[in-house]
Amino acid sequence: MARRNEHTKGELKALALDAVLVIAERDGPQVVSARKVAQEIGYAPGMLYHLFENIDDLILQANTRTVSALTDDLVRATKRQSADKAVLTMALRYLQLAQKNGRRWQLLFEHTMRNGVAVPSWYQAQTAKLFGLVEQQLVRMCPQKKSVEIQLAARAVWSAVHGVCLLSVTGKLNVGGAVKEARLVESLVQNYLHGWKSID
Amino acid sequence: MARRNEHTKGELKALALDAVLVIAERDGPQVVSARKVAQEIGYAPGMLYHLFENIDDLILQANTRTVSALTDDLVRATKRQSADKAVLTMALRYLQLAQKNGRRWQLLFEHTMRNGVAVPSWYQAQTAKLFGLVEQQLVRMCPQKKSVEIQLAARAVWSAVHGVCLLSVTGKLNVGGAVKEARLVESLVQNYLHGWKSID
DNA sequence: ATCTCTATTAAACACTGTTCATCATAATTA
DNA sequence: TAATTATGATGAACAGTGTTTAATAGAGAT
Repeated sequence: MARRNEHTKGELKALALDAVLVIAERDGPQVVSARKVAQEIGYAPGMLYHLFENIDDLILQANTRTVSALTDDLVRATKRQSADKAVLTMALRYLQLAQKNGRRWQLLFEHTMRNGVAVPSWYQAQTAKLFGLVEQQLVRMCPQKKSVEIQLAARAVWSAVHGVCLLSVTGKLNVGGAVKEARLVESLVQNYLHGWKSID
Repeated sequence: MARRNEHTKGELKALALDAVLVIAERDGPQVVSARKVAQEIGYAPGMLYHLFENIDDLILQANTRTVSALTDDLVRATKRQSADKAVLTMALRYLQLAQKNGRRWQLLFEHTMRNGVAVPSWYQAQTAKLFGLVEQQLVRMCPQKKSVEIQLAARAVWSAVHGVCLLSVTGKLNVGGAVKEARLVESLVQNYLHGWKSID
């Protein structure tokens, strides 16, 4: 069989990306493989390599959807909030989403480049957008601060929140019993911002 | 060939763990595999399964060495330092080590359980030690704070630092150009602690 | 010298990611 | 309508993974 022409290249790509997320959520992130994705959409594995560079490219593009959905959600959720409140809302919502549909985020957090290749720049740009959202709020919060300080603080606070989310999703944080992750994030954001604002 | 009896079980385990770290540093973390490790120490792959449960167990035990070395280093480096200084020193040193011999830490940061199994408790205990070190300093810093608050703050600050180290080692932080990771960690620790101390 | 026991192996199984010659069939041309 | 071209899709193959297990080489005991 060949030359079915049932779908355009774009449709096929969308189908494959859907399949990645479906498999990750249904069977776990470890189950995602070229053969499994191909099977899920009713094609041969080789076909995927006409659409994607390799399996990393495929998974990275699927993860972009997850991050993109997050970005949209954060923008929506922080409309008409004060800057302080907005940063905390974003952080908590990041954690909440990560914990809610955990497997989809496991795919994001636990994925590593198969051949040690560097993460492509278009993917980094996506996460840069997240930093950007935080920067926006920090500018509103402290308009007098220099741009470089805003950038630094945004990266600091978001890396920190990311650290908590990551350890939470990968189950490496349950070491002392009754410490809720949400309280960690709250403490982190509030105390950091409190300190940051009072300096300089 | 069989029954060489050149090494005891303990010696063999040590050899294998050494080999994991050597391969990770020499050829990159992705190259670490059962066959490669076996070849490195001159044995058949199957032999490893008499010493370790599976490849995750092997790598986890190797990573324990890395973490253990870190713990010792942090204890040594913070002798006779004030509490404030000690926390910052630990954080910066964590980052420094992670960046210095990056591949060894890549093995730590980028490893994920092959079958989605939970991280074993003896491994979590190791990272709990790190939290413990921070807790010690926080107690010295604010003896009046409740134990649960100390625990929470220690987890928060260490998760945050971990987040920066992770994003740095995996190359996901170079999004805005001239922001040095060390300054991120500094800002994070100092501002968080400043805020934390001033509250309650 | 024989026997026992076991540390070690080689081979096999079921998976990966990836490439590529081949072919069926849609689209184009005659 | 018939022949031709172009290409979407395949299936088989290659090299690698983790893991299991029956077979065995050889050290130590008899």
